[in-house]
Amino acid sequence: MAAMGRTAGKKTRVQRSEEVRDALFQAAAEVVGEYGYIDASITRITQRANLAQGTFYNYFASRQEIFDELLPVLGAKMLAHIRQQASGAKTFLEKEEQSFRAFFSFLKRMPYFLRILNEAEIFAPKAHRQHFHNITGGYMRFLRNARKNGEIANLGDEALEPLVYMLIATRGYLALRYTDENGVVNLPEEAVRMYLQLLAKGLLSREPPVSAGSGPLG
Amino acid sequence: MAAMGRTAGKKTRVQRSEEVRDALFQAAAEVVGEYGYIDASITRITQRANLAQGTFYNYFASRQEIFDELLPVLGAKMLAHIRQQASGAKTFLEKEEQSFRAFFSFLKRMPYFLRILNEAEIFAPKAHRQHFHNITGGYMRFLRNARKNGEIANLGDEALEPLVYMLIATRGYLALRYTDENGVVNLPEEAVRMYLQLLAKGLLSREPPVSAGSGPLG
DNA sequence: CCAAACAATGAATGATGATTCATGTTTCAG
DNA sequence: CTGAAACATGAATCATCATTCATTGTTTGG
Repeated sequence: MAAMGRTAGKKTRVQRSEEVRDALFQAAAEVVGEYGYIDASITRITQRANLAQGTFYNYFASRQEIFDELLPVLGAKMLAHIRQQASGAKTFLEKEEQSFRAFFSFLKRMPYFLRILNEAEIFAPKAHRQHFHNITGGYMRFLRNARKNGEIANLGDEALEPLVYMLIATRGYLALRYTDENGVVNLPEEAVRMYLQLLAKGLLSREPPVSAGSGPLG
Repeated sequence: MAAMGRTAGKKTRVQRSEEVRDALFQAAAEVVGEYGYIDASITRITQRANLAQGTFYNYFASRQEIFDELLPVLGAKMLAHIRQQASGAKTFLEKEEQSFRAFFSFLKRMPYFLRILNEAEIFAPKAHRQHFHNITGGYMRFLRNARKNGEIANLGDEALEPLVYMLIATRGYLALRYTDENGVVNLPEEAVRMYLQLLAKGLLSREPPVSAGSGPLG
């Protein structure tokens, strides 16, 4: 093992630092997902990360600080996942369906996300507002686009906004209702159909579409 | 003021007891509505009720106990209000609209209810599950009835369930979004219209209705 | 190889707030 | 009227963590 400096087995200090920080972040996400923010104590988080209590404060100024970081980081992953999954769809309804399904497939991957998201409204309100703003913004663009293309009824923005709220509320709530005690989502196909039917009959215009744009949240 | 025994000015012990208990309950509701369960300390609650800390424990075994009582009691009031308001409606859509509006008019009366309801999912989960069960149960009956009368599309129960979740989610979420920082709801008429349009186009059948039943939650 | 600099550790600190309790007061049955 | 039971009170207790800190170990640039 000749002169390896720092290229091989050993890790540089900053690499290790990043790893430790990530470990703390991941541990926090899991612990919050399992026990909720209230019972996500520093003790639990550091134990799960195999670190001492004090180490936490080498990476985060306070417990609240890591709480505030959870949703932004994981929310961005969620958006990326949804965009990716829905990228192939052409029509409004296809995009909507694929985004809808992607939300639930994301929850399968990250079972702890739903609780983090829901409780953030109370325990990380600023982060929650920001996340919500991102989501609704993307959705509004998507709907305006579909409207422009004549794919959906020609509603004013004042009507689009509550609609967006309804659709987002629906996702979150269905996820909650169809998640079992172990945190596993299992959305029945009937629920997807019902959702799409409501949209199709309630929103779709009969005019021929003009062109395709991006998906919701896209 | 001759021989009044206990009929006039003075109050009997049990009367006083009830009053004190009610004062604590009311104070707790207000404090939770204003500050949330987390910051609803015994100190705050008893101060608002003009009582000493210790008095609290003459009426409730623990802080959690009063938390667990909040939603059942207020939830029952909400249901009563909604039923009362929607009692005059005849058709499915009328009932739905009046119940929908009644939910929001209830929030105007009891601004603290929304926060109690929402946070209960975290801080009084059992009570929240029970409340939710009441609500969905009533709603399901309402929809089955409308289906039986041919007022809405002939959907199976497996489709009705997610639909109920969607409608309930919608109410809660819209309330949240259209409540200002002072806790005052202000639902734009556009939102009501959008909600009803989605139902009307998405659900209503074109068959003639057969007869009328009870409203949602009724 | 060496001395800063940096990081890990877990015991000690400190604040908070629910709950208990000893004491004084009020009610009421007999 | 009277003593026991019920109630009110708020100071004291107690448990629970987040956060700090003194110590020890590790990395790094020279």
